[in-house]
Amino acid sequence: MKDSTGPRSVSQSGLPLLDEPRPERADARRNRLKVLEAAERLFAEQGVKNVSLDAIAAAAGVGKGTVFRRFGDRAGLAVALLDEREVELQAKILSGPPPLGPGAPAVERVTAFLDAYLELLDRHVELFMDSENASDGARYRIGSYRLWHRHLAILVAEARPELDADYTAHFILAPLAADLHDALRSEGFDLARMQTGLRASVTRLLADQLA
Amino acid sequence: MKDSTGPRSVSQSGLPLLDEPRPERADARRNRLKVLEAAERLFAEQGVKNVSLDAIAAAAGVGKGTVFRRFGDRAGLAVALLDEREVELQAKILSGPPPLGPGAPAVERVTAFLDAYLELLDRHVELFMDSENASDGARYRIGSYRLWHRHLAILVAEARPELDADYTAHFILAPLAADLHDALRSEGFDLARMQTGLRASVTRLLADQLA
DNA sequence: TCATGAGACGGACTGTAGTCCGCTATAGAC
DNA sequence: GTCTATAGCGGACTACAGTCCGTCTCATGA
Repeated sequence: MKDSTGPRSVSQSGLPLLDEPRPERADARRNRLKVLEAAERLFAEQGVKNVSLDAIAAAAGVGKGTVFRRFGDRAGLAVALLDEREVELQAKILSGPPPLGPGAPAVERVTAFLDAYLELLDRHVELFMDSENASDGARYRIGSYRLWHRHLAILVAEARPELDADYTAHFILAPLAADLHDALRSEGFDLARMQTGLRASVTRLLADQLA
Repeated sequence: MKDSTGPRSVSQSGLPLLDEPRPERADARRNRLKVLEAAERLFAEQGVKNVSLDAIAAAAGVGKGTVFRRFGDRAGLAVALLDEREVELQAKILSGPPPLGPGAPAVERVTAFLDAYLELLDRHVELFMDSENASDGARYRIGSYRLWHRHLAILVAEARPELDADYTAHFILAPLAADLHDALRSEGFDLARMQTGLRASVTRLLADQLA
């Protein structure tokens, strides 16, 4: 496991917040890594929703309070575990090759993002569910959501300036909710069908030409 | 309060399931109404999320077990309280005047539904959040969600047969998640802006002519 | 090396959702 | 009216998330 999540943890955006007031203390770092490792292991062994934070604390050999101070709540821990993968996608968007990265037409960048995100989501649904559902509205407060939102809002404004870009970005993110993905899977939808359906809808929404 | 939710409760669709095996027992009915009344009162007085089921059971003068057997879980209780209002909307859709009811072009029926739903949602966000968030995927299992989905799927198939109607109906319902509505409100969006934004997007998605 | 205080530690504690099961009330048969 | 099978009742119980605060550790500077 990479040591991705910095001190005081909240840098979920992958953008390093400069001037962190104080470097992370050695014991804090040690414990953070122990917890992350224990969580990853237990989640893999028993399934995310079957593992309590008590169990993780015990397996990590730290107190419960430590887990909570570090990660805030269940969602925070899930976010920390997802961080590494999300940061990768964020990097590709910000400076990777088109169509995900800059250079391609807006509509193509949007659909490339949606494809990639759905794939990520599909691989880690359980973790995403934890990260989005823990407390009310958790999903929309997470740093990465804000980042995806900003990215989409810019592209929407470019492709269809007559739309309310800010709202429309939320609109496009809505079908990426982990809950929905999970429900659709258990209704028999597979990843490819969701990708196709989403691409078709969003293309109609943003493209110049109608199908 | 109307005595809307029948015995064994699960008829959230408003469509009376015929041949209920046995009529509701008198004590059961008495308690069901007591719980519903207590819940409505406490929710109004203290806000939905500040009221525990313990408190409701106590206020209703019944045991906790009674509340749970009747309603299953927190979501079930919320659904029961919403049922009455949702049934109204369902009736208007099934047999009311156009554009909500039959007779109007598909696209207009869809946007009329979205407008009406958003208004309902806006009036009862807290209750909707409870009903959608309690257990994983609760939202998608509720009878009314299935009804809205079926309704939209039919209209989508009519307006844009080349789309995957089943998926697209889920896509259109996604931005109606109570969580999102709440998050947008606390970000400063008002109901009108959401209605306008949603109408614009869905119209583009389904209409023949581009804007 | 040691003193010191900021900050981390950990586990007991609280509050809530949801389960379980021995007991009770009810409805229907006679 | 009485009997009885059945559905419903209720509260003690479990498990988990999240809080609190007295104690201990580390980093720093003298």
